[in-house]
Formats: sequence, C-alpha cells, structure tokens
Amino acid sequence: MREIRLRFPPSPTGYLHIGGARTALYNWLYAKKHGGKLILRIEDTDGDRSTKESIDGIIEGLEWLGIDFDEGPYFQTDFEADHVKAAQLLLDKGAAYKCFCTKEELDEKREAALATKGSLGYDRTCRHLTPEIVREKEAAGIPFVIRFKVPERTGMLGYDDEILGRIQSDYKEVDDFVIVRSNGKPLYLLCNVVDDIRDRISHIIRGQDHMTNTLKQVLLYEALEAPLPVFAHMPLTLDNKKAKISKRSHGEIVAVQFYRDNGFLPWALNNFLALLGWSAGNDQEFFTREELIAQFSLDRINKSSAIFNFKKDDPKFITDPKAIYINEHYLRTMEVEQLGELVRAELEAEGLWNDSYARDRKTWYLNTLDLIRDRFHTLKDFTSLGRAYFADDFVVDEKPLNKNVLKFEGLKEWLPELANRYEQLSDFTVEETERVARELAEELNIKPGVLINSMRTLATGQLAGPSMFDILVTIGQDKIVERLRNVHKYFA
RNA sequence: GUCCCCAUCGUCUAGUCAGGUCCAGGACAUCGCCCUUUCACGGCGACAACACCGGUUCGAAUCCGGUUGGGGACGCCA
Repeated sequence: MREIRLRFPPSPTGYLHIGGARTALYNWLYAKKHGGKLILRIEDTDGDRSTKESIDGIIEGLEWLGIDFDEGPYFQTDFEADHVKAAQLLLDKGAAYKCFCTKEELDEKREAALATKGSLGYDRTCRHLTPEIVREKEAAGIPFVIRFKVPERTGMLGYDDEILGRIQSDYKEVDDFVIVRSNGKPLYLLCNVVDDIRDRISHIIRGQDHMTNTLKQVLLYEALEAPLPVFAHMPLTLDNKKAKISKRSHGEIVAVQFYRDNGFLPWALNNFLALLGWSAGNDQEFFTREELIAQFSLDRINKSSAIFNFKKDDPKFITDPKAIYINEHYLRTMEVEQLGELVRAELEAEGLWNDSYARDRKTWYLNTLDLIRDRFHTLKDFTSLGRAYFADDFVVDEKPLNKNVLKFEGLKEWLPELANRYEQLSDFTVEETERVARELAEELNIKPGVLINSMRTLATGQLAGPSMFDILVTIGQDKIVERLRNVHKYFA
C-alpha cells in the first residue's frame, strides 16, 4: 500500500489567509488521521512576486495555528533542475513543443476571441511546425516557450475527485498550456507535478479553483509516467458578496495574523475553519484536536462553496459571528491555567503583568480570569474591558457613568460613606460587603441597585460585569475604598 | 463568451449516494420571555430554507431532464 503523503504548497506572495489556512488544516487533518506525512513546500518560482516576508509570515501563521509539518519547508526553486529535466524529457518524447508566438500576438488573439465570443485558448499555431522551421527560428534567436501537447483523443479527459466525483472534459477543451517560460524557467503546472511526483505525494487536497489545472496535470502525470495521486477539491471560501476571498481585495480581515492580533485562540480558529465546508454529520460543532482528527473525512466535505460571513466595519462583530462564538466558547471553557499563560502575554504586552501573578498571587490571578472571562470575546478583552482588575489607570465608560453615577447626585456623599464603612470591615468578604451595602441603602432609603451599579462603574469602568460583590473582593479592599472615594471627580 | 463545478433558513450546516420516519433538524445571528444588583452565561420560545419547471414513482429536499441563479477557470501567476 502506498504511503500517505500530503503537501501544503503556498506561493509566498502575501500573508497566509484563511482560505490557505483552511486548506493547510484539511491536509493536516487528513495526514494525521491516516498516519501520513504532511510536507510544506514553498512554491516560489514567481521570482517577481515572492518575498522573504511572505515566507516568514506563512510559516509563522501555520505555527501559530499549530499546523505542523513532517517535512519541509522545501523551496520549489531549489529543484529547478528537476523541472527543466522533465520539460526536456517531454520535448524529447514529443509530448511538448516549442512555441515561438510572441506575447503580443497571443494578447491580440485573446482579445479577438473575446470580441467574437470564441474560446480563449491557444490556437496551436506552433504545434505542427516542422523540425526545420523550428531549427531556423531557434538559429535566428527567436525566443520560445515550451507548450505541452495535449493528446488528440476523442474520449473524455478526467479524474475521480474524492469530493466532487467524476470530473471530465473533452480533450479539445484543454489548451496546449505553457510549461516553460521563454527565459527557460518552468511554470507552476509542470513544477507542481514534478515536485509532487518527487515528494511521492499520494493525496492532493486543494481548492476548487484548481479543477481545470488538475485536468492538465493529469496529462502531465501520464506523460511523465507517474501514478496519479488522489485528488480532492475543496469548496472555496467566498465573501458575503460571493466573491472568492483574496488577500488583495479583502485586506487583513482574511489574514490569519489578524486573528492572532485580535485575541483569537488558535484552536478556535481551526475549529471554525474546519466547519467552513465540512461537518461531522451530527450536531457537534466543538472539537478537540483529537476529536477532529478522528472524525475528519474527505467524504463529509461539502461540494458547494461556503461564505465567510464578515462585514467590513461592523461595529458589533469584527469578523464572522460564528468564529467569535467559537472563540468565546473556548475562552470560557479552556483550562484556566492555560488561559493564564495566554492572558499573561497580553498583560505583558500592555505593561500590566506582575510577576506575583505567577507566584504568590497565582490563585488570585487565575480566579480573577475565571471570574471575568464569561463576558469576554477575545484575549484582548482582558486588557481592555478587564483593565481595572490589573491596573488603576482604566477608563470609566461614558455610558455607565451617565446611567449609573451622574444620574444620582446623592452618590457624591453615599459612596464615600460606603467607602468609610468598607474601610472599617475586618473581613472584606462577599457576604459582608453585600450586607453593608444593603444596610446603607436601607438607611438612605434608596434601592440597593443604585449603590451596586454605581460601584460597578467606578470599580471596573464598565456597564456590565460579574456579580458586584465578587468584584469587590477580587479587586480588594484598599483599591475599592479608593475608587469609591474618587466619585467626586466625576461630578465636575 | 467558452469550459468546469455548485444549488436546504440571512450565515455555517444535517438530511441527498441506499426516495416514505422531513408540512425539513441543529448552530450562529436577530427578536421575545425567564433568571438577575448590571451585563453575560444558562434555560425557554419566536422568526426563518428544500431556486424554478417538468418527468419517474403510490410517494421526491432526496432520482432524471431542462431553466434560472451563483462560483471557478480560461496567464510566459501560483
């Protein structure tokens, strides 16, 4: 039985986007599930557009997601000799030919074809050039590309797709595609196949945008006398206007890095991406790494494309609401110790980290995270919405300030009085703080909520939060007393 | 334009291959109610889809044909 080997072959012309990440993930899942190997191959044969930054970004993105590789990264340009050799072999056996048509000629023909509603393929002008003419043109120094000679057969050219079923097309529909540029550099269609053959790739899982390439590459495998891998063409990810997701037209919101920078948990993004085009067949939507590997299968991948449902500049959702939902789920259910590590990085970045959180105050630190995480959407919320738990320089939101504080003039006296009473408490507990607050409310003949909600605002800066008395105890007696006494600052 | 692929709630999807248990199930989003010191979580509920037309069949979301719609490809990019 053939070894299971898959590859993820990004071209380093930009950052890793979610479509690419999803492709990598599906390949990774399949490899893991079947005890196969996953290979990272950087397809950098487009010298003009490939960049080092892009390579680094892609590798970083994959690392962040936790998609690891068994081999690579290999660089396609390191194997140019293989590609050239293959091209020569095809030329020698008459499976390819030299084409002397100039770019300008081809552009004209293409435009003419477009105008007369014909098909846009190459008209095979140079396919039947005699050896003499070819020699003459070469001697004259006319540049040429090498084209693959699509066999003239009557049947259908096709392959069996693991997701889509039988895909086929008439041989006549397939272009004599270019495999080597006029500068001697081989092109994607050829390089890709040569590398996949050399790397003994058994399964190719890629986007449906490659379907027509696959038809051509099937011909290449045949001409190169190599066994055909299994093909599986995944549905594409579209935007909410149903256009293919691309780095160019969608910007950072489709970049994996965007999710890292906006406080997403790597596994949450993987989980979301896995569900974009695949389902377990039941109602399960949260998967551990092991569960996903165990349950993943090609035949449960959808045929139709999926919409990545984000809206630019949506005030409520920075990205697809379901992605956020999944992130929230993991945020509040993951091991708090593990969460502590992730939040630590956020606090450190904001200069809010205190080493005691890892030592004598560790219990306090983890309990605090556990207390506040239920209301948060991303890791970023711990240092923004949750800043008051770790620092004194938090901002008091205007909305709760108006609603819960400024609306009640009396708070100018009430809160300092409450602060005095809290200062006297020898055991600053949930029960005691609540008893004292309610007592004071009764004495003043006001609703407890007035005190409670104004305290929340002054103590955390936020409109919403955990149970107030949990907050008091968590933030601590001294700070609470101070924050309550500061109430006068807001009645300017 | 040509070729290829696809078609279930706004979105992700189950159900389609092996037609009846589906006047279509779940999740997100939205709205309402409950819980409550706030908000969230949670619970309960509402809204909401088989693109259309034919055919096959006792019976079709499921099979077949067509139409329409959507996407992709058509590079000396990958």
